[in-house]
Amino acid sequence: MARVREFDAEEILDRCLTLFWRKGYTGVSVSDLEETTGLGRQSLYNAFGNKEALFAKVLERYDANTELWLQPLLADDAGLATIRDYAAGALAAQRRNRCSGCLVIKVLWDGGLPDPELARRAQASTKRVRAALRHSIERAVARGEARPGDAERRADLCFAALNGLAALRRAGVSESDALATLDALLDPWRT
Amino acid sequence: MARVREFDAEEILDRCLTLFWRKGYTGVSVSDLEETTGLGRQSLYNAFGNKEALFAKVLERYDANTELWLQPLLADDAGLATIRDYAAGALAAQRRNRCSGCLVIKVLWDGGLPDPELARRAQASTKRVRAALRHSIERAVARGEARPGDAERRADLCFAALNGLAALRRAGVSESDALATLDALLDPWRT
DNA sequence: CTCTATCTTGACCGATCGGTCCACATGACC
DNA sequence: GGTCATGTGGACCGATCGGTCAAGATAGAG
Repeated sequence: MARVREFDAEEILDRCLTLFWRKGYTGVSVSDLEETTGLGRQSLYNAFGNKEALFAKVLERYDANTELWLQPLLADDAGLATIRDYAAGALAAQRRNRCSGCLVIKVLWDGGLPDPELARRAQASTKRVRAALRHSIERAVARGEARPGDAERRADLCFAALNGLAALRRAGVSESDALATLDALLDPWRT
Repeated sequence: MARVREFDAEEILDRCLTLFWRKGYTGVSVSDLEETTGLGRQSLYNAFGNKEALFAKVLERYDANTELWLQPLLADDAGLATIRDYAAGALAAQRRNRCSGCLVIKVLWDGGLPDPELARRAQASTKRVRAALRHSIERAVARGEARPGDAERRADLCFAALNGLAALRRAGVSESDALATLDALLDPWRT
């Protein structure tokens, strides 16, 4: 019936994702979003509602991406090496996007989320990561790659360390040193 | 010569410290500072200069506090238990102040610091913590409490895990579970 | 006491925030 | 080709940002 939209919503969301990842929810202004997307303000509001709704879409997309990254950890042949690969991939992606740490943890930390439902979804997202780490550890133990031990505690420790690697990076530690630091966690578990 | 100041600068800085710790540098407005200190705007500007200079003073104070917290880690009888106590104290302080994680890491993550010199000082602050952790680990090894191993890597891993504990807390994990997670790191090092 | 340097209060500044309104461009449908 | 719902661009909104200015209040020096 009417004029057709001139941009690809998926690509726009990707650009916004990178920006939110880098600067957090409150750290990104609508003007910033206009600039990185090349869209006018009204186009953004027509397509996504408002800043909060746009961020909700972005969070959905981030979750979907995470789900993909998590796949190897959920496979039957997952193990400690899979966890290391996951960490290496995450560090590399953060370098590429010039951001550090997990978007979800960052917005949880900032606490600037307007909708408590978004915060709830963010918490659920971290639970999935921890569960995937746990699965990999359990598989490693079952296969005899790792010593027996409390898999849930180890998974949470992995999660903490992974997020801490981002803190190390911000503190000035190189990417390869950060990865070696994670090895210091995983190696003692090996049989 | 003239009218005397009606407030205690140290106490004001403490209040500001708590607020910045909870919400970060950019997350705190000058109006927020007026509210929590009970001071007028001009009084704040007379006493501290501007928001950035005030934050620099706050950061100094935070560093001094950290130095105190670090003392046990730098003692000769320091060891893995000292690290655990340090973590327990940090988690408790964060609960008391209703904030999570390290102020320095948070402002480094936000990246909103106007002065690069402040960012440099923040990085230096993290280095002191990592050095103190390293000293405790080295003492633990020397005393035979812990197995030999690369102390610097272990210290950085400790640092990462400690910061990760804050991420766990935000993800909904209880304080005691977070502490138990740290035990999962330290226990395997014990002889 | 007066003088005067400082503290305090509240109004005010331009810039930016997220969000809205409106005029105009566009293109699928009849 | 005319119609009209939708997309686009730019001006504009009140609120808030960090910061400043100009008075009034206050107390030590003389």
